[in-house]
Amino acid sequence: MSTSTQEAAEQQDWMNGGDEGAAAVASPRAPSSRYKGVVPQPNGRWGAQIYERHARVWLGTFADEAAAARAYDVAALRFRGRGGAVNFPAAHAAAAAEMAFLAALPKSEVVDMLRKHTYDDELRQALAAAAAKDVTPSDVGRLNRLVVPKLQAEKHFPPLDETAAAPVLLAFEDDAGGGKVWRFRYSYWSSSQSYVLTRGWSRFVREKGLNAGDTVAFSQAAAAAASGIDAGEVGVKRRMFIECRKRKRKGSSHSGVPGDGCCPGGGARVVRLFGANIAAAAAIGASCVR
DNA sequence: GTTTGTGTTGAA
DNA sequence: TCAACACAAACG
Repeated sequence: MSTSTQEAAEQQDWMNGGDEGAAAVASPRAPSSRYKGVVPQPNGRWGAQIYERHARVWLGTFADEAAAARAYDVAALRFRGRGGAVNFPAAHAAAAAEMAFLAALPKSEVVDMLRKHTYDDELRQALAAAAAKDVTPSDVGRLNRLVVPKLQAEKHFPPLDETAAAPVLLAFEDDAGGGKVWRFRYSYWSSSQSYVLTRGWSRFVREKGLNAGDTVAFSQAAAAAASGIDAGEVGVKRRMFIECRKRKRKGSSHSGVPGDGCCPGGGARVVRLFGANIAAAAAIGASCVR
């Protein structure tokens, strides 16, 4: 996950203020943490804990105070959902994908990962890119289609049954867009022997201000029971993500993209989508099960 | 010997 | 629900 600038700033803040605090009036006392759910340990490390039903749930110890605070945040998200107070709100505000990842895991599993310090890795892996493409001018042009590189499509996308008549629709939830759902048609064009996303694609391009040279990355989270996003259609639910990174541009700082506030300063703007694939036809669903 | 994290208490 | 504190269990 990318570290938000705010979080970075806060880390910097506590680092500076931590032990060089002007007077520091020789307070030999272990300083209580400024973070929720974080408690000092005798050896200078930091413990994280959260309470549920009158009972404390220990989340492990950490060298960094902020790391402990993040552990608490993760637990809070899993235990209490978005409503719960958190140490770094900005870092989690738009993380619908992370929420889905968490929701698919038992609490005990999440706690275990926090205590073993493996949560970040697990999350990263769950969201790891499975396929990526630098979009071409035609991908963002008037053709209303994105060509998905064949190898990537065959490896990471649901198999397409050419004999099926019904179209395959992929539904995605916009990770940064407040739960907005995008739908694309996914099909194979035998004339060009290409896998393509069609219906809905141009709208996405428009609203995201996607330009040629930007990167679209697809990823897939470990499948889980998933009560989540699913339009009640048949078919195997795969948890997939798509992510766009704006290509860095030299010189002109903005591309004149209207509407959705591209990143200031030209850094990578990340748009991550979460979604469950939805096969509109039972036939497709069956082939997915294979 | 060191670190973890539980027992426990009192405040919010 | 929460953090402070003490200290025994767990660890290496």
